Amino acid sequence: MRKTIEHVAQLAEVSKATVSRVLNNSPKVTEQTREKVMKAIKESGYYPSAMARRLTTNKAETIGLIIPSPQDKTFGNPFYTEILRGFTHQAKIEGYDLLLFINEHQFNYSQLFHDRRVDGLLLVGVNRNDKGIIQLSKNNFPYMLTGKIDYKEANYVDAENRKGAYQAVSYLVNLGHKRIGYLGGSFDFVFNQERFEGYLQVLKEHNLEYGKELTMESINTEESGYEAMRKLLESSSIPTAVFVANDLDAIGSMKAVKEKGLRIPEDISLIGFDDIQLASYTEPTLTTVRQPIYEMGTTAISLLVQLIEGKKEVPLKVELPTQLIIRGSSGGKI
Amino acid sequence: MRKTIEHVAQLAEVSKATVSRVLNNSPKVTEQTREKVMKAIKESGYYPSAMARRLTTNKAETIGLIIPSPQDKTFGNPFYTEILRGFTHQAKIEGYDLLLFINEHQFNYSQLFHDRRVDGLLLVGVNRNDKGIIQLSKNNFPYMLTGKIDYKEANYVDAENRKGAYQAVSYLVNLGHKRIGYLGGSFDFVFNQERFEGYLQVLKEHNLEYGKELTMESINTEESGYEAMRKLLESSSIPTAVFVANDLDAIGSMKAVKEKGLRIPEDISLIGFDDIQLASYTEPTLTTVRQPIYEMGTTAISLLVQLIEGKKEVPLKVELPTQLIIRGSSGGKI
DNA sequence: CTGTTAGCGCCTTCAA
DNA sequence: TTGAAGGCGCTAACAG
Repeated sequence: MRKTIEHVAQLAEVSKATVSRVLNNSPKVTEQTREKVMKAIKESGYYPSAMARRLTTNKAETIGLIIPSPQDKTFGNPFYTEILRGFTHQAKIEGYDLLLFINEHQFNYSQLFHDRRVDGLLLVGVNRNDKGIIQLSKNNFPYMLTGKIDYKEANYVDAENRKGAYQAVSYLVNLGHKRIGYLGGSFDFVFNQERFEGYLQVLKEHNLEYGKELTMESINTEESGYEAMRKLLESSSIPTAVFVANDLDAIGSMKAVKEKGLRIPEDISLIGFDDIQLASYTEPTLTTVRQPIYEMGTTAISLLVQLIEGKKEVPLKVELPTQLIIRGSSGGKI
Repeated sequence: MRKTIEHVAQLAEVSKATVSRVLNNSPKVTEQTREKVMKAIKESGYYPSAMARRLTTNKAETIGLIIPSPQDKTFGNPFYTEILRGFTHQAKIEGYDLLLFINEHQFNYSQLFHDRRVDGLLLVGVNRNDKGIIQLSKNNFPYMLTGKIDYKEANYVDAENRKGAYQAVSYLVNLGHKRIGYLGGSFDFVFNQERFEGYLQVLKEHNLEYGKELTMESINTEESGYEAMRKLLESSSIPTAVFVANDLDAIGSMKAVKEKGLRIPEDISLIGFDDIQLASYTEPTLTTVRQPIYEMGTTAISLLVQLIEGKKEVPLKVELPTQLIIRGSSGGKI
């Protein structure tokens, strides 16, 4: 038979209420009785039942994690594994479980709240025009996105994408580059658009050339980065530097550049975005804009918990600073 | 205020017990009262409280999913995203939630059972000499592994790795190949060893040469496959076919072969293992041994649930058949 | 076939 | 500071 709070109470010769107080670190317990109870807990091998606690407190102590269907390549991306580490780490600290859901087609987020299985939702890789989020907001369900979407009232944690891109491209300009290309992901995600806008802003401020010939789309995989860069290099006058808006594409790009017989950074400078682990191991190492991915994960959880516990008000929008990491793939234009 | 079963009972003019019976599809309810109750449920917008149900039935309706720390590259592997799809799909069908845990260093699996947060554990990518599993078995906690380990009493779902490798290499032999190389992952995982053994068995049965010069280790990434194949091709007499024990390494290998100026399959035949999506998109397409990854996922959940509900006895060992998928990377030795 | 009753194990007033 | 009692929302006997 399973031990209950009753057994501990008897063993310690106190009431159930007192045991409960000890369990929940209530201040109004004598140090003496606390020790007595703790001893009884140890001896009996008692663990409080999560379900009973959850029923009485009307809290699920649980966050639903919604990830995009892995059919999209997205989930294999190092970004997701890293932010996941942040999620699990912080969730444990905050005392919340993480429930895993795959965001299949036509998935109705709200239903998860109805039977109180989750206190809040953490949504990863949501499409920018997802309508489900609006319902969450309207119903006042606590939720948090990792990444901005079009809906203005949405809660999210993101990186300062525009600023990061601006900084990276400014750095290239300061190195003397005049013809700077852009290679990045689909505008289906806001962060891609913002990075592009940051890039564009620098070029405009410096009256540098921009346009279709300098721009190429890819999908955040080494393969696609390779292909996109190949196309970019077919141009009659190729750029002397390219800002690649994510590291996987950048790493794929490197291969294409080398294959073409061009040197990095002597002939072409390359800057990525993300600072995934791999970026330190390429040849040459990749200059990139670091997003604090792990911190975005912990921050998202921590803010969501505050939302759940009523300590913050919606809308909750947070952008974490990026940092330019200068490595070997970028250099001056002679 | 939140609706309870009481409200529905009053609305439908029946007792709580009857509502409960309808909710749980009990056969002993008149079709008439069932409809009456269903109507009341609809009207009231009632959803039963998961926590209350779980407390009464003493079931968490929850499976703990333990994944290796993503610091290992493993989690970025398509294998994991695919098996995850199987997990979530089947868990939903069986009515279980999936709780996500990262297998950090020194993680004590058993503790998750103590407070009854999970009914069982699903462990992915467990090291072959993990001692924690023995504790689970000894304590009679329901659990399931994806992949065999050294502990003989362990429950697991795996693919027929040895047989799959045997079949692949036999096929190469039948094509006329006499010098067949092996490239694969660390024996830290049993499946790698089994695949190697399947390979070796064929060579021995046909009195073909084998040994260090024909064997190379890698770590299941394109990068490492590329590097490993480069080394293999430095040999004075290179193989005419190589069995690469996983697709990512195989795809990396292809690049190395092409770079060396050799043709696939004219100069070297290549066979992979896994049949990840990418295998259909390489140039040439990759002949490979398909593991039923998705089915391994659904099977693991379904067996675990049967273990939880006492419908199966331990030890529970299941190996799912593989299938040789012949594509463009393999051909006859002239 | 339906209703009544008694918990599941915990937390939380309210008294003492 | 501690204890007694009630209730969270549901299911599971047991009657009827």
